[in-house]
Amino acid sequence: MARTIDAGRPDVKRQDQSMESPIMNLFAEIRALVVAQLEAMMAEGVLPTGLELAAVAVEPPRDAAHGDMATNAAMVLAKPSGMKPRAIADDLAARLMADPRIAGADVAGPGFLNLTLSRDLWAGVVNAVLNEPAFGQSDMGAGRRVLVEYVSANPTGPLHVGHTRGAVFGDALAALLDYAGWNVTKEYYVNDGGAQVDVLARSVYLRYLEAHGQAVSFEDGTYPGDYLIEVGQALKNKVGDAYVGQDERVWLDDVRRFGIDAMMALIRADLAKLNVTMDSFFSERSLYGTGLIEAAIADLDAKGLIYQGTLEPPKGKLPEDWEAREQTLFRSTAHGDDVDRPVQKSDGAWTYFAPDIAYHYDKVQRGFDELIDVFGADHGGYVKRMKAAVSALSDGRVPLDIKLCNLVKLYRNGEPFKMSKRAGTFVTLSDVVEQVGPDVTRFVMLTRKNDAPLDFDFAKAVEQSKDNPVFYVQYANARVHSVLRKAAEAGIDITARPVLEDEAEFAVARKLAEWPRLVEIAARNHEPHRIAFYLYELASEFHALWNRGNDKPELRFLQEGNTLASSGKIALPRAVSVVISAGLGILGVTPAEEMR
RNA sequence: GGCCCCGUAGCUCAACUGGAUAGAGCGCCAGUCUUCUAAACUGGAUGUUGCAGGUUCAAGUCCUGCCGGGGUCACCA
Repeated sequence: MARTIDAGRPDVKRQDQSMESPIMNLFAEIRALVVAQLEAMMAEGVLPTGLELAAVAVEPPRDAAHGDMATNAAMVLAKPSGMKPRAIADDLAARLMADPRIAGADVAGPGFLNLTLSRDLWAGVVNAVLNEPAFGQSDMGAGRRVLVEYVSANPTGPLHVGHTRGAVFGDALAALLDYAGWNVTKEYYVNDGGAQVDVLARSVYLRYLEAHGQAVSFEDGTYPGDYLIEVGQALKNKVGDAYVGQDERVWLDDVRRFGIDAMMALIRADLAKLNVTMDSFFSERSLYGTGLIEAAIADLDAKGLIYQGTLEPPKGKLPEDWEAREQTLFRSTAHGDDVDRPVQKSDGAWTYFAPDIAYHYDKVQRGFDELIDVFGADHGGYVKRMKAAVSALSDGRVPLDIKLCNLVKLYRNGEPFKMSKRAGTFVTLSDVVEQVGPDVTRFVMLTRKNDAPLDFDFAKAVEQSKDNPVFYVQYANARVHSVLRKAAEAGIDITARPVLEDEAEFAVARKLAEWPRLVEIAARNHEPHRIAFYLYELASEFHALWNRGNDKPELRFLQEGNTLASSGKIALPRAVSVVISAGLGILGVTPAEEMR
């Protein structure tokens, strides 16, 4: 995947601004300064040599009154150095003060070192946002190859709301990792090999008979959904009456293929509505008869992890029809699972777990450095066994992170949204996207942590007020563009170096400076929701600044009759727009330039 | 019964590989529009972070045990 995040960055020439290098990640740079000073202290014998500095952090303080940044250096080094935190902090503070970027360094609390930065730096941050296309991006991923598998819904019908959350989450996570320097592949695993696609085939066959005028009923768990009517009709158009009255053995393979193709076309169309794109689709069926499952199991066998055995009955309530069976088992307990898992049934057929192992074996074989699976929360029980499988197959080299997306509860004006499963009708991805649009759907789905349940209210999602985070963020961006349009009319140079004076302006600039750091935190934790929360906070700072123009006209971005002052003021809102656009780009949301 | 997730203000939720006095929004009260869009902003009250221990200089965060909610649990995928 290419770096397709369009930050909406205006095409401007690089400002000629002395020899200073652009401020790409202020927190990383100040941390580097702190570390350098600590190393100097070690070299001079003030601190013992060989101290581990990994735990030294430079963070935004919880309370802005504490300064611009805080470091825990003195506290984490106190014990290993055998020194008092304040002694370290005092010495470190004096050294940091020698750097022109540091305007203040105060020891506080148990040994925190609060740093106040030179005011000039903030304009440099704004400048970097505007002129450095890579601002916010990170090389944290170092080009490592990561496979993000998501959606992976059974090809038996349209995607529903639950899938929608997984689709949005996976897509945003993939974009986030891409932005943070990983080499990302997005993949959909097509479960076209199990019994449920046979059920699909029989359901399609019923609709086919129906298209031939026969009365049919959907029993034995066949799918009654309307979406198969046209598939049955299409099958009729293709094969005429060739399968009418024929035994299943005659038509099953062909109808199954036909049904799966139709369902995957449906699913791809659903994903397209959400602007979700996959790099590849991996067929479960392609694992059968090709030796891939056998190869994966053989790999485990070679590691002594496959054996014939009988599982204990589950603890607690004993299923009534439980009976001991000897099966082929994977010794997943050797890699952290609670019990060993069957890979072959007693009749020798593969269990569903075997192709899953083979699929992940294939992922490892393809050379990915990291794997991420996005599942629904109802798959929580498979986490340990899949991790065990990947650990075994890769000899612990390839980490697998499994992100579980919790339920989506639908509401309309606070009232739960009923759906009837019995009638085969359920709220689909299409239903949601057609009502609120892809941008709103995506943003709302990302305003919760993946493992927390999500309430989705159709009415609130499209409400145009500050109560709606989607709108709130979009509106901030629209306000900036309103200013830019007016600036263009007034012939104002919008490429001048930023001039910051007011506290509210510095507050916005500080928030902008956090962006690269936030990207890394979100990427490291595989938590794209952090982007959404950050954008809300940035928009909030921006709206606050905007409204300060009410009380203090000199803070308005456009200064009546003073194009020079306007030029200096306008850089900050432009930078806000750049970061909002970049952030929304990661979430897959189009930044609106005006609200209607 | 086993395993996994969750439990934070009246409500919905944040909280950075463990950091300072746990933060937002909603709701409630009081203010701000001859304006670059008031679709916004400003100020005010709210906590035994489910309970009890433990580790640590420092715990909402890590460990143990309980309580409550959800998910899941032997040839189904």
